[in-house]
Amino acid sequence: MDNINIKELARALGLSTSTVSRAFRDNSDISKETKERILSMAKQLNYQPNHYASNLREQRSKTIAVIVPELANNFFSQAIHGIERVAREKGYHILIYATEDDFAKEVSFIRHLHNGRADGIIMSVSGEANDHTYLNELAKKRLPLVFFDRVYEDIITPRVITNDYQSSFIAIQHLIKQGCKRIAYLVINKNLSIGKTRMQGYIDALAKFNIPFDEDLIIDCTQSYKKNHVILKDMLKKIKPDGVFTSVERLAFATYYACYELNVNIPDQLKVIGFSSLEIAPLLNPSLSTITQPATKIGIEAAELLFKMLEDPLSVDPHKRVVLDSKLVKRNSTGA
Amino acid sequence: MDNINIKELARALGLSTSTVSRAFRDNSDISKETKERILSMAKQLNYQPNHYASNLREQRSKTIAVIVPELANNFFSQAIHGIERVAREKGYHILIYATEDDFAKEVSFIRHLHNGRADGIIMSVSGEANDHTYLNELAKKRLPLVFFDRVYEDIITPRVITNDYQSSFIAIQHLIKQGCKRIAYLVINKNLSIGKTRMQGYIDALAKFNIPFDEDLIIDCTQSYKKNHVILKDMLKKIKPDGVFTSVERLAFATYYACYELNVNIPDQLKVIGFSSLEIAPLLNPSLSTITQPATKIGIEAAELLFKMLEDPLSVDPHKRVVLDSKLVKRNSTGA
DNA sequence: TTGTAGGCGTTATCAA
DNA sequence: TTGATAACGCCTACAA
Repeated sequence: MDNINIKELARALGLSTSTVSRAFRDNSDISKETKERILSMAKQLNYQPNHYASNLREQRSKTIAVIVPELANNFFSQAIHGIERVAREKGYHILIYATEDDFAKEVSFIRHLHNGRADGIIMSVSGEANDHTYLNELAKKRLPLVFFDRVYEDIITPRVITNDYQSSFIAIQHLIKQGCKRIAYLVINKNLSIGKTRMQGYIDALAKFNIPFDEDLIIDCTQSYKKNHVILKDMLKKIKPDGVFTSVERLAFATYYACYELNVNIPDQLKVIGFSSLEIAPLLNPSLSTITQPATKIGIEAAELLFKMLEDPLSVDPHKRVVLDSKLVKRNSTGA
Repeated sequence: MDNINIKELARALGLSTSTVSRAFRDNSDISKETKERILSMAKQLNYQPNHYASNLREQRSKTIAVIVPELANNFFSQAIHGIERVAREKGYHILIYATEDDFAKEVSFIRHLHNGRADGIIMSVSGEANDHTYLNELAKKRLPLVFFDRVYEDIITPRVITNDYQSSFIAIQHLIKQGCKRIAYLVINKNLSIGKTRMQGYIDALAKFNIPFDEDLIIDCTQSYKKNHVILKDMLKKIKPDGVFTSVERLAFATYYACYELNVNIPDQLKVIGFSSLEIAPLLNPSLSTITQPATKIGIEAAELLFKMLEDPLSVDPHKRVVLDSKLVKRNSTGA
């Protein structure tokens, strides 16, 4: 009764293992009668085909790996949710890996995946300022890879991103129209492509309104909550911006905390807007103006792209870029 | 160069597959010299042992499955984060399944896992009002199971929970001390054990202060955001409570939205407190008083319990209950 | 210390 | 339509 396998099932029915195996595959020839007999007995004994044996035999795992920088982040948990939905529909399972923004972990995860553990990978990257050639080995193993949101520009593989440049441009334009003249740009790592793209929108929007670009207003933050808190309080006191544009959600929260502590009024003294997928942005004090990315949609699109590659690798151009639109939502933090 | 296996690696080195295999296992006898030669060649050829072949041979997957009701929820993403950390340390991978509070999906996931796909399961359940005997089959397959947070009382298996009764009691006591006399209890499904336990704390706290229990103040909400919005607005208008205690995070948000719409001032006209793992509760308008569960810690404890069972099934009493303390954090929504 | 051989559970090929 | 058999890649007795 313990671990029933195809052999025992066959014996219980007085059939061979190959016949039993056929009952679970649609294409093979088998009489309806025996098939039903097998399936009913399988149900009765609660037989489940061993996944690892099938995988070994069929050389695929019906599993996709999802690698993200962090899990406790609305954007990524929503994206994973989207991926999970598509995967389940296709009968695939998903493995989750969180790099905690550690490039070494990313490399280690990817290396692990070379062993046939997953049939494909969906990843939002962590280590922009490094050598990414280790990813090229994946192609050799025919392990399809799809990037989403945070990508490596020097690796050619399909990707799902949002219109970061335009979104930033529009956000900054909004701040300027609300009267801001000294807008700080808060970024975790300004060398990351996603940070750069978003910064370019910032720069160009300033230019459009003839506001000079000031290097001091680019604030490079860290992974550490505590350090950021110091950096931001320092910024508020010394740089005295009248607007803040944050490239990631948690920097907006950090700005709020700093303002609370220094009694800086949002939006009167400082207007704040940021990229964020937070569903309760309207409940913040003040409600937070956001550039909202369609996180779940991004996950769904990335998964669908990956499945297309799995079905036919040639059907997807490696240069494929799916660009989804983010949405500017004006709320009280920008005095709207 | 494509998919290198142990055989090719052996040939490249002029060795047998068994010798090569030994190089990757610590215990076996092998000369240091050959071992190093093998490992360096393995690195050079980027050899990774095929996971499925090993699993098939060793009859275990070095993978644990995590089943949760939802992913887009701070509590669960933090818990998963904790599980992931422990699993990675142990060299395990984690498979994620989201039931979306659908009992049928839960059953289907569990059934899938009978096939050796995972060595153990960590689950927060979705289908209280159903037959749970399907879970008993897991024991037969020697698939250890650990519950966390949302559990089935009728299934005997180790669990990690929080002191829900006390937390509710203290929360209600806090509301009463802040002057509340008509406290509504918002619950998703009052028949769920977790809802019941939390409600008992509510009832007993009322009793302690000689406040009569009023059935009308128990508000049974739904999974649907829209329906809840209607229910809550209705409640505010008709039942007119002066305090609200929510058993899950999102009902607190829903209460805020309803109050905003009806211009009910929190905390002057209505005090609100709820179970929530939201890290930015201080940033809400008004800042939200919470009963904060140690989500990450819960995940870590659950994972450690599971690994103990994997190492020695007899070392863990099936009746084991790890009870962690939640923390009452008083903020402005209760006028503190 | 190293090699040989058999089997983990499944599926595909071939023969009956 | 069904059965025997080999193979997927790895690990481990056992033999050398």
